[in-house]
Amino acid sequence: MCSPGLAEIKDVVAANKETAMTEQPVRVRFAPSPTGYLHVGSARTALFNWLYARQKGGVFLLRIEDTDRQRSTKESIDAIFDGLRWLGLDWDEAPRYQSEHMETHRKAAQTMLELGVAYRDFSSDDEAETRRAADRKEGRVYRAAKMRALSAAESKRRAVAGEPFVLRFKVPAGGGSASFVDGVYGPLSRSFDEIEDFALLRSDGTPVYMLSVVCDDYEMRVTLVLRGQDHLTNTYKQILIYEALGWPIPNFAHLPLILAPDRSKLSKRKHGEVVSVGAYRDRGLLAAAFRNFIALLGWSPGDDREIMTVDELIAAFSIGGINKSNAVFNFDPADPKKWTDPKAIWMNGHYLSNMPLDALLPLVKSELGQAGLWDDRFEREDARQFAEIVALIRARFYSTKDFVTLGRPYFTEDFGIDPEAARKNLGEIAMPDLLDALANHLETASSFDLPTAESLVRGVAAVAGFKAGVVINGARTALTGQAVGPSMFHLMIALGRDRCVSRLRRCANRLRDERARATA
RNA sequence: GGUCCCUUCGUCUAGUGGCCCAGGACGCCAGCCUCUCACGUUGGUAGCACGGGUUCGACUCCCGUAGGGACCGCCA
Repeated sequence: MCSPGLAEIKDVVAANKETAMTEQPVRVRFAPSPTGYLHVGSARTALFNWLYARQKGGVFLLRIEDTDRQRSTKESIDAIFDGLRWLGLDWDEAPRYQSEHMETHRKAAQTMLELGVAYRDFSSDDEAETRRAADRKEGRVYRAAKMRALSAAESKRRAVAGEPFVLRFKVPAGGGSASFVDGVYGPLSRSFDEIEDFALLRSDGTPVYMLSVVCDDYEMRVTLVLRGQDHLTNTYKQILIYEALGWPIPNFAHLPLILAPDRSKLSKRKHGEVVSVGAYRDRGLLAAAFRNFIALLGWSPGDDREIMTVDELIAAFSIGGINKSNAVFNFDPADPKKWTDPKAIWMNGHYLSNMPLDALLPLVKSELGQAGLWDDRFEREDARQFAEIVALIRARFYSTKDFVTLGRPYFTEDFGIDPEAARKNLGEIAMPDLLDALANHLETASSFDLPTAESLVRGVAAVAGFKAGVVINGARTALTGQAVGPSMFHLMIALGRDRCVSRLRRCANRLRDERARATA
């Protein structure tokens, strides 16, 4: 039960150094800490890791950094899983929960203490605070000189006596630097003098993030750490730990950040739902479109392609194609049409209009279901008509929510008439008669197809002495309650003869009623 | 404050010394199409942060300035 001797540890360290990192299969990880939602920046990090793994035939791992117990609720963790699943980012092994490995991390710290690369800092909070302030003022980095100088025996004696301490990494003194080659930023190095003696273990003995990441990445045999640029300066400290323990150092590549229009880091606190992946799902964005959009934030395939399938993204992805500068997420909270980046909205509309209809229908079904507009006939006897309607209206929609808002009249008889549309298109005094006439002709026509519909409408207009547009626009509003929409003749065919006739008559009667009431 | 990183149209970006008086996309504007609104299409608007070098030649290399960002926690 005794801890291994120093010589033994050194042997292990030396042996570890022999293990080359190169020829191994690619293993990358996404390591979010649960915050209650999946941040778009995190989503992008996950996506890039996933793309890399899939392209290299490697493994994409998930690690939940749940050592902050308060925030790590089940809901919080599920939000991450849900977001990833929605985006189609599947992981290859069971997720690793950081909190379950604290004991291992603590042992690594213990090893560093025994190797003499870590020391116990018995400074009180106040002392440390004062010291840190002074250091900063003089441009020095935190280094508890007195504590560093404590003899091993003295240090141990005080620890055994129960004096609280935080275990710190003993950053090498007397020159030298930590360096690595970043996949995105190139060769980077930092003088040891600029690296503070960071904490490894808290005074309650629990491991600090900096230690846990290294231990977990080591144990998960991660070959490339691809993460946000906010971790760039942490990398030096982590490398120090790898080296101290003699662990093989993975490759690193850091992603530029995603900023808000005010150039600050995107945060839910400051910027609201626009940072949360869940909001995109809830607002009717398509996962494929959103994925495509965030792939282009800070990365480009190197050519002019923008609309890319997942397979194309996988094939085209490269660390070299990642940009160095931060990307600005261009949205305007004051403008509902720009609740998120307009390009994302545009791209979603593009996907909506161009994706295979069969792939869209289930999504529309789901939307209609949630809105209480779904009718089982839509996938039975009326399936064909349903598909035609969706195909007809999707061209002018930007989100799947549009199917239940703007699209409502296409799926139910229970829809209102937009007052503005009525004012614009139904004001003509003869309108009730025109609509009735059209209804009558439609009802008795020997056939019902596109040319027939068009000639009937134009015929009614001509006979009554109106321009065709008057009847066309009036009928559109009568049929859908809206002033805008698809080609009126296509609309009639999609709706079907019976519904056209009844809606036209219903509208005509309503107009007469309104006028009667107005004059009474 | 210290250290480090970044800087091409409003935004996302291509560009790795001559192919660039800078290309694509979104947005915006206009024409076309047209029964409305979209879509589509055609065209337009708009950018190499600034100043010095290096070079026959600089968006591309170097140095400075300015601006932005990250980190500097017993948070992750």
